[in-house]
Amino acid sequence: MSSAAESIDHDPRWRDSAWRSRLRRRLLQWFETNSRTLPWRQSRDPYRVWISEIMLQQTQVATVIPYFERFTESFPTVAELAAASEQEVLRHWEGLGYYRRARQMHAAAQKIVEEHDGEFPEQFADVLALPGIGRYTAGAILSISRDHRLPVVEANTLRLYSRLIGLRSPPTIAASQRVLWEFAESILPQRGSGHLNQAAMELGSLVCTPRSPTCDTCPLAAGCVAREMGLQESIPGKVKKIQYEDRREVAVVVCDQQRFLVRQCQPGERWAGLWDFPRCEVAGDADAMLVAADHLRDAFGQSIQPPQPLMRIKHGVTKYRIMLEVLSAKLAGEAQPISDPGTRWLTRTQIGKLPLSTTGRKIFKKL
DNA sequence: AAGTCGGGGAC
DNA sequence: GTCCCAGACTT
Repeated sequence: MSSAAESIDHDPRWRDSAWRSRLRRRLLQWFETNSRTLPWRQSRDPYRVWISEIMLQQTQVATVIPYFERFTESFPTVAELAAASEQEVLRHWEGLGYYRRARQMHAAAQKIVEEHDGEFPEQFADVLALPGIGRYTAGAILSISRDHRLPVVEANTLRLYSRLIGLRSPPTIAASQRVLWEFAESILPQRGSGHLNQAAMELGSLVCTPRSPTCDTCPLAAGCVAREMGLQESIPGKVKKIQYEDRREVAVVVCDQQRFLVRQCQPGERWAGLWDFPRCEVAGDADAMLVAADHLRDAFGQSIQPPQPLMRIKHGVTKYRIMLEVLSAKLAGEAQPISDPGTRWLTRTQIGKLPLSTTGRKIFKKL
């Protein structure tokens, strides 16, 4: 078809419809006996499929399961999600990461109530127009819940399909993407696309794994180009290695009587919408205690007594490897009025109910 | 096309 | 330790 597709380094045998029919039949047959029982497969309610797809973005199945159960229990319908507060939604998302997903899903629920009468939209363009939903997620939701004939390319199918067609070009470049989406669409049946999409993802997840794929047990091994060429370990090409950056931060638990100073992370900041203890970066080998005291005076106008070490937490946020020094300190004198919006003096009970960053929650548990 | 956004599972 | 995960969105 397109000359761009021709210039990409892959085997064109998949353009033969008999080849694709064979693949389809073997894949579906394998799925019959190998599909996992997952909570979001209990029903085809588009709302529940939607929640599962958002939670599963860049997040493993085992991690999502308990979150999905709690979330759907608390917010059984679009209307109930839309009516909830963002804080309530974030509280259910706490620990899952990529919190923008939760904020956007909440906003999308309100949009569905306003513009679609509370019914999850049926048109691809309308679904794609919801915040937090891109081409993959829109295709997944509509194919699974409404049996629309829409392809999906995500981590599992990208790997599976790249190997099947022997795609040696980097999968990230535009021409590779075009071939992958075209292939994904070409193997869909007239009916049951959602089933086939899930089967492909399941095979990619359980058999066609990133390292040491178990080709011996793969129903598609016979027609797999990568397998034929012995390239199953090197296709798809490696993603660019992340350059981690070491970083020191300090957090302070400031106590005044029975209350603690906490702050809601603002839009544009890391963990926007979540609450955390006052925290800042510690440059170079500076003294964390001095940095902490300065930060509290400059940012919040509070004077503290000499801080004591409480705990150390090592954690990562995207490219940063953070060594967090957690200190505790009593207030020196009276609590001062706080100009910084989003910062409050709250009791232990009040803090416990807030959506906290994961490190914030770990600190809270030590109080 | 590259950077940002989290946290944990698996090896 | 490293790699990876049912991506979307911004720059």
